[in-house]
Amino acid sequence: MNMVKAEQSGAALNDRAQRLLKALVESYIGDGQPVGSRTLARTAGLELSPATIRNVMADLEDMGFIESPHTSAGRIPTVQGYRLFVDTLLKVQPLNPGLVDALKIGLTRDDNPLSLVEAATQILSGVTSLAGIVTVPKRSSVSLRRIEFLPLADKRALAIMVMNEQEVQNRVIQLDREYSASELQEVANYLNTQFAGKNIRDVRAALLSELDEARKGMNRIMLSAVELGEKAFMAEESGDDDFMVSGQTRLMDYDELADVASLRQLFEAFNQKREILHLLDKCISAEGVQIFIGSESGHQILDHCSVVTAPYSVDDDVVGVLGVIGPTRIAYDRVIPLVDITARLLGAALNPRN
Amino acid sequence: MNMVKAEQSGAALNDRAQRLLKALVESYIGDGQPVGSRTLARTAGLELSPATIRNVMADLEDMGFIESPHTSAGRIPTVQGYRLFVDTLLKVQPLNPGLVDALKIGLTRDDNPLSLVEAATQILSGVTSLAGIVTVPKRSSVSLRRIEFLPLADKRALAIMVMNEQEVQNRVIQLDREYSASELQEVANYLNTQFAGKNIRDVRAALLSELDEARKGMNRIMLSAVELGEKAFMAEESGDDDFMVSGQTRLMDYDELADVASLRQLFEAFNQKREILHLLDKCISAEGVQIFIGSESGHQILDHCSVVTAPYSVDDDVVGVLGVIGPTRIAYDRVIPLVDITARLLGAALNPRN
DNA sequence: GCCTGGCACTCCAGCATACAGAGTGCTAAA
DNA sequence: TTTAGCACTCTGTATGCTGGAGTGCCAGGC
Repeated sequence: MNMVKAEQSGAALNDRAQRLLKALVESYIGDGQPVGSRTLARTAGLELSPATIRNVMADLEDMGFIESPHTSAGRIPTVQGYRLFVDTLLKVQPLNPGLVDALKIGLTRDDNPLSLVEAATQILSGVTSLAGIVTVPKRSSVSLRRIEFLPLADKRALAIMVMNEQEVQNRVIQLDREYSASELQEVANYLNTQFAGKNIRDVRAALLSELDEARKGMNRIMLSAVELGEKAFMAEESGDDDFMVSGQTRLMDYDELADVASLRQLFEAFNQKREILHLLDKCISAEGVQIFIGSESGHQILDHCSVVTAPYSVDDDVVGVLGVIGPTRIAYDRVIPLVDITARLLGAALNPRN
Repeated sequence: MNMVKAEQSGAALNDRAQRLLKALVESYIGDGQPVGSRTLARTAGLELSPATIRNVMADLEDMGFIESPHTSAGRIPTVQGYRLFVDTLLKVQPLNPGLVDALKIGLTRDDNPLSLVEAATQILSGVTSLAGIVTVPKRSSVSLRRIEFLPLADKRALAIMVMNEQEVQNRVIQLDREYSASELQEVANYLNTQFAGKNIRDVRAALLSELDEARKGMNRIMLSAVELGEKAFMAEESGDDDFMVSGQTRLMDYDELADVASLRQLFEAFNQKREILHLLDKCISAEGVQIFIGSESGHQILDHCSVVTAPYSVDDDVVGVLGVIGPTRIAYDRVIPLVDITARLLGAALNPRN
C-alpha cells in the first residue's frame, strides 16, 4: 500500500487514467457528490464499461489520488488528486471578455486605496461565490513628503506625516517637555528641508545615526528635531498588516463546510486574522497564482478549504496579496485566471501615476 | 383565546403566578431547555405540587406569557413573557466590583478612539459571551483646528484637516485649475486665521454664504479659499456611520441560533450593516439601557435574538450606542448593568479632557 | 493481455416500528 | 383550593428492514 508512492506514479499514470481522474475531479467540483464508476463511464467520453473504470479507479486509489468516503459511495479526489489535476490536467478557461470589462470598471482608479481593496474583495467573492480576501497594500517605498507637528496638552504633540504623494499618517507622540508652537514649527522646518522626498527607511537610519552626534554639539533645534522625528517615525516601518474579507457567508452554501463546528473555526480564523495573515504572507514572495489545497496550507483550520492567491504589484513592487478561500472543490479553471487578472487590475488601479 | 389580552392581564397576575413566571424564565435563561411543572416545583421555592403548577402554567399560557414548543415539552417564555420579566420581575444584579475595576483598566484613555471602541466591543463580548457591538462615535462638536493643502498632480490637491485637538481627516479634492504651492499656502492661511477653532458646521455655513459675495468683489485668494474650503468640508458632516462587532462566533454556541440558515442570515446582517445600523440609530435617542426582545426590534433577521443597548456620551453629548446581541435568553440581570457601566466608562474614556 | 458482464457483498439513506421518558390536561378526592 | 392519579401526547433513540448505489473480484471473450 505504501510502497506505491504518489510521486513516482505521476509519471506512471497512463493517458486513460489521467483522463478519468480529470473527469472525476471535474464531476466532483461540479456537484460535490462522490463519483461512481457508472457516471464516470457516461461522462468521461471514453468508451469503457463501468467495470473497467472500476479497475482504473482502484489503481488511482492505490496511488493516493482518490479515496472513498465509505465502501459504496463513489470516489472523491484527495489532496494529491487535486494537486495533479491543477498542475497537469487543468486547462484554464479563457476569461470572458465581458467579465474583464466589468472588472475594469469595478476597479478604476480611486483616491482611496482602501475602497479599492474593498471593491476587489467584493468582486472576487461575487464572481466566484467564494470568500474574497485581499491584504491591504503595504506602502512599498514610503517616502516622506512633509511632516508637521501640532502641540497638544500634557507634553504631547500630534505628528502629521504625508507620505507617497497623498497618504496621511498621524500619531500622538509624548514629549519630554513642553514645546511651543513656534518651536515645533522650527523642528518641522528642519526635518522638511532635510528629509523631504527621502525614503522613510533612510530617514530613520539617518536620524538614528545623528542622534549620537546631536547629543554632543548640535544646536537645540536640531537635537529636538532628531528626537521628535525619531519618535514620529518609530513603528512607522513595521507594517500594520491587515486584510479584508467579503462573502464569508457564501461558504455556508457548501455542504462540506456547512456544519456549525467548522464554520465556527473558519469564522474565528477570519476574525483573529493571525493565521490567515501568516498564510498570505507566504504568498507575497511567490510569483503569480498560488494554490493551497486542503492541508497544504499547513493551517489545520483550513484543512477542508482551498486558497487561491496572487500577489499584486504597483510599479513592479509587490505590495499585497489577494485571492479567494473556499472548499477544496473550487472551479479552479475559472478561478485561477480570475484571481490573476484581478491582481493585475488592482495593481494598476493602485498606481498613482495613471 | 384572543379574548384574554396580555396587556390587561399584567395587573391580573397574582403574586404566585409572577413568582412562577420569574422562576420559569430564569430557569430557561439558565439552560435553554423548556421548563416542566416538576422542575419548577423543585426550583421555584413555593411549596406547591407539580399539578398545581400546571394549572398556573396553563393560565400563563392563555395570557400569552409562555408557550410550549410541543405537547409534552415544558414551557418557554414568549416575547411578552420576557418583556414582563425584564420590566417588572427582574432585579438587576449589583456589579462585581472587581469586574468594574477590570473594565476601567480595559477602557482607559487612549489617543485613538477606534481602539477604544474595539476594546469596548471585546469587553462586552468577552464578559457576556454574546456578540458585542459598538457604533463608532459621531464627532459631536467638530471644531476645525487647522487646515493645510498640498498640491498633487492633475489639478488635484490633498486637504489635511485637524479637528478636535487630535483627529486628522484628509481628502483629495479636484481643483478647477492648477494651483502653486504658495497659492495653496495662502489659501490655507486665510482659512486658518478666519476659521480656526470654529465649529465645522458654522464654518461650512459661513463658506456657503460667502460664496455668493466672493463671486462679486473679493480678491482672488479669498475666492479660492472659499471654494477650496467648501470642497474640503463637503461631506464632512454627513456622518459615515459605522459600528464594530466582536464575538459573533460566540452566537454559534446557542442552540436556538445554531443552524446554518439562521447563522447565515445573522452574519449577513452583520456584514451588510444596514439593518443593524438602523436599529442602533433608534437607540441613540433613548435614555439609558434599552432592550429589544425577539421580534420587538422590528427586524425579521433578529426575530430570535435580543439586543441590549445603551447610548454613550462625551460631555453630555450622546455620540454613540453600544450593546450586545444574543439569543432571547440573555442573562438580563447581569447584562443590563454591564452594558450600562460600559457605556459610561467608554464615554469617560473618550472625553479628551481627562 | 486487456476488457467486460455478472455476481456477491457492503454501506447508506430512508422508513416503519417499538419504547422509554418527560410533560400535560383532566378528574376526583381531600 | 390543592393534590394525587391516570390517560394521553409528543420526542428522541434504538431497532430492523429494504432499496439503491457502488465496489471488488472472477471468469469468459476478444
